[in-house]
Amino acid sequence: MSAADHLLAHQGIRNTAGRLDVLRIFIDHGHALSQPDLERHLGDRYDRVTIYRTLSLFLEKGILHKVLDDAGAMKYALCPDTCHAHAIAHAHEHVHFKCVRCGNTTCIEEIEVPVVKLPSGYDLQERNLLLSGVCKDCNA
Amino acid sequence: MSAADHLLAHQGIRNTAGRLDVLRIFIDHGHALSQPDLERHLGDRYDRVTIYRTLSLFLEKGILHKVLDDAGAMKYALCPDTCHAHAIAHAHEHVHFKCVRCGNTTCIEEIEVPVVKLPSGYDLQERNLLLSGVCKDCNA
DNA sequence: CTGTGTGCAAACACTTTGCAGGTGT
DNA sequence: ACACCTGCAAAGTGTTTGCACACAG
Repeated sequence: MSAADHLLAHQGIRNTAGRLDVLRIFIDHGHALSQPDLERHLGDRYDRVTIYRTLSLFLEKGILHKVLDDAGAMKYALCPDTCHAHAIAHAHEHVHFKCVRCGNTTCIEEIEVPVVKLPSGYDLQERNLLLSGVCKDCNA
Repeated sequence: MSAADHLLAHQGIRNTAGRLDVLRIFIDHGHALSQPDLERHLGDRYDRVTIYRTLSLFLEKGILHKVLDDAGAMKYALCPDTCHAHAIAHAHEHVHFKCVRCGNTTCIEEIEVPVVKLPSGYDLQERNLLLSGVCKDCNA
């Protein structure tokens, strides 16, 4: 039983070919992907709608989290292991880096979102830091 | 000559009714707006496309900056005065706060985006901090 | 007058919903 | 067997492009 199968079983999610394929693509790629990205990788093996539904399910189950992007489509990324423990807030403490050259957005696990102090009256729930520039790979 | 007229003239932008109206809406509202938001405020006085083109122009001229949002449409907000000086990088050092109750996103000028240190190999260009929770107005 | 803005029509891209039939457990 | 997943069709929403006419400077 692969890591992907196990992850699904562990969340009480039915094991189907499409879900495994989507999950594997996220595992193989280290960066955030949109539904159109997945469709490109999967060819026409699955319907567009199925991929959307799979993404929603994974989001709900805490397997993926939303990644902000300044261009068109919503992106998603795998939650690192450290996230699974606190599934409710897990999406929110990542630092993301968007490369202006290759366009990929990756989670930077080496650094944490700095603590900020809001003016009084605000009630803080999530923090999301998006950095951009040129990534390690494109600089090499 | 109003503040809005002046702002346009100062950027060498032709003064048209549509541009003034869009600019005034941004001035009146203190929060980020999407094209559909503007269309709602303007009724059908202007074509959808004109609004899009106006937004692009203002973005290019440094009058507006993009605001990330985790739901569908791209939002834009006025750059505060402190931005105009360094037009190239101006979009990037804002802290934004999205209220989960009213849905509005505002620039928080009281605090700055914390300095972060990236792992080596990365070249940092922009920093974008998006906070969410309940805003001052909704807490009142 | 001339370069630029605007409206209209159309296309494109992303996402959601409803329903009938197929599949995992 | 039953609940749930999938594909298909269609529609909804956000955004872009091309072209002809109108307007600001």
